[in-house]
Amino acid sequence: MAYAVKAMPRPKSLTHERIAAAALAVIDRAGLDTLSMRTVAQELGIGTMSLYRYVEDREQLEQLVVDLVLNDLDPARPDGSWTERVIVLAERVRDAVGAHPAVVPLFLSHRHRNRHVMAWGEAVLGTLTEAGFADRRRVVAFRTLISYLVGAFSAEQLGPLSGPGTIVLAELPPTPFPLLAETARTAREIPAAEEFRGGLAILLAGLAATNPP
Amino acid sequence: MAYAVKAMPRPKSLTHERIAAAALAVIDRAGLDTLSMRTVAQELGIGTMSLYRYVEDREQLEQLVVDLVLNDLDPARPDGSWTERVIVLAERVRDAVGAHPAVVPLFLSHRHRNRHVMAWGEAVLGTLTEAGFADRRRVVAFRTLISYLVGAFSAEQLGPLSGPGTIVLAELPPTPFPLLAETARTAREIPAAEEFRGGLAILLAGLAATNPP
DNA sequence: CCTTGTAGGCGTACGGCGTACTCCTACGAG
DNA sequence: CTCGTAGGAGTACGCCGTACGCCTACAAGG
Repeated sequence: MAYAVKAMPRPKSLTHERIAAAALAVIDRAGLDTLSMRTVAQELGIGTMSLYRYVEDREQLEQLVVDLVLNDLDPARPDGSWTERVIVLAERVRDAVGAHPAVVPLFLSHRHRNRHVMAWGEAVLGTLTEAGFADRRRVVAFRTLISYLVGAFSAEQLGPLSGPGTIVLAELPPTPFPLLAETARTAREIPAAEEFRGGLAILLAGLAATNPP
Repeated sequence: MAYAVKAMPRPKSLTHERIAAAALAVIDRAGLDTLSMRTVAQELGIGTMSLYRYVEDREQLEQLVVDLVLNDLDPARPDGSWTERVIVLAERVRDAVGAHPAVVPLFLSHRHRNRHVMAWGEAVLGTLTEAGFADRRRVVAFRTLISYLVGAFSAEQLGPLSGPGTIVLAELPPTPFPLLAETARTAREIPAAEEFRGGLAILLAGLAATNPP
């Protein structure tokens, strides 16, 4: 204890949280592709290599950003029917991630080994269990939900119907793909949140339909 | 015509297809993160900058790879009930992409403006239309399917239950997340193809349940 | 108060990347 | 045979992540 103090000639001047906040500031200001060890160090007013006193590598820096964003994930247990609870849980993730859209790619690759996400997953599995899902059927139900969420997030980020790709598809001529063209046009009128809820409703209807009594 | 020939002092020695094949060879041999203009040029036996005679930039090179992989997407119209047809169409994409798992990230970001994917989407939309889906409900149904597919592909690629992340999760202790631990263990026994079909079945059950008569 | 060991901070440098620019040259057309 | 064109290649620039080594501010022990 006294030894630990003795072995600290100069106290640390930065915390992981402060570093993550700086990285998030860079991302929110100039986009994910401007994130680099150099830009974050500059944001903190320190030399590039000084960052490595606090962070193993870029990988860990990204993890810190994801952790920070997911701090806003509401951990309270929702109530209502099991389907209502799954909906609430799903929308909480969407809300947390949606607050910083540019970090979606980081979220997708770093979401594992984040304790908030794990607690969230445990809550989802608990809800499914109470609904009567078990064993393989529960695994498939859970993983299907995750797949939908992951796909919905990346679609909102860089999908063909929202984001830069939308413009291309929404203006394509009726031939040779009339349904695709019409779909792209109609899709522009649907708010992302509504579409997300719609897909979730379909999925939950499917889960309910395949749920044994 | 004669002018076009006149204006070609040296004939092109490479085709887009040959370039894409070289890039795919690099990816399949050493992984996606070894793909670079330099490695592809080396694979072709030409100088790095010579590649730019055939390709606008790295972006287009990646597009060519995706195009090549998706050439194996079966274009035939499937038959059976509408749910059976959607299943066949979904598994065709999975088969085409699954033949080169390392290109999944490229597929996710370059799938738009690929004509095979567009034709595939038109076929899916046609099937949904015949099943009675129209307007906004058809858009949501379509997009939900896409989201599930995209999510399933990336999950299979770098998900927590398959790939390197699996090991971490599958060996986590029962506390404090017992359901998560059990799910990870069970998930390892389920073949990816079976899980994919299971999720698809859930989704289609949901679509059928929400489909108006 | 002064010495001393430790750890924070930083500058340099290396090997990678994508690609702009410029030069050389092989070749088909006349 | 000449000539214009376009293919091919080398060099170089500004990025990136990060290994390495130096300098120095500081808290503890005397």
